[in-house]
Amino acid sequence: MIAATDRTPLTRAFFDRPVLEVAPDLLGRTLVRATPDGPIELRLTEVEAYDGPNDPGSHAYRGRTARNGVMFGPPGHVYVYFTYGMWHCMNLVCGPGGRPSGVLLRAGEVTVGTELARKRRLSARHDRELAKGPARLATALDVDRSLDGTDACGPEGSPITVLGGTPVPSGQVSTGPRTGVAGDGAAHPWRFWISNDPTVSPYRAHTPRRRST
DNA sequence: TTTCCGATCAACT
DNA sequence: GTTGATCGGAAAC
Repeated sequence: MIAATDRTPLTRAFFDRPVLEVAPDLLGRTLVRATPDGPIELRLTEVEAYDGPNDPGSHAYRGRTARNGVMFGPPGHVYVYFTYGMWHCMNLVCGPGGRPSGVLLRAGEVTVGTELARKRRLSARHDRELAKGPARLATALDVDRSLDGTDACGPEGSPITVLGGTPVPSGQVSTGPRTGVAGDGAAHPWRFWISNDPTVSPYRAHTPRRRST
């Protein structure tokens, strides 16, 4: 049987928990992006946890900077960063108690506003590739640094909101090493995805870039 | 002030 | 499986 979709925004308390609890609990939730042309909605299918002070892979590991300041603020807000000179990636800040941790949104299934997402993702050959990967997800939803710090706890109609959606039973959640994280940070199985979901991005181990001679 | 390289994607072979 | 694109944060000098 299929559980009903909950359209109540997730509360601040939802995010004010250890990131390893929040991350798998975000799978199956509904992310709503209000654009000037209309809403785009996404069912979250893949996420990664980043646990600030303990985690060499986290942007917050070396302390607060102008870029990562939002991670040190209240939970339930959006942290957006720019990477590889051309892409944006989107995180949801978690708690508890101001601990600078966050969940990277890696992939999702576009359920509403598919046409709007396609316009921003012209190279996608299938709809399941619209948000298959963190930078693709941000591109499809028209997310950039101007949304850094946005409150994602509603009300609906705000630029970004996360609704209750349809939580995924733990039996349908897979875990594994994080993608593209170097060194000790790769050891933890802090990547979570919905088992056998076609919108989950392929795993790639971290590959050091070769120096030009 | 300079250098290095990244929580990536897409287009190649 | 490999490589180029292209910018900015932060460590190294």
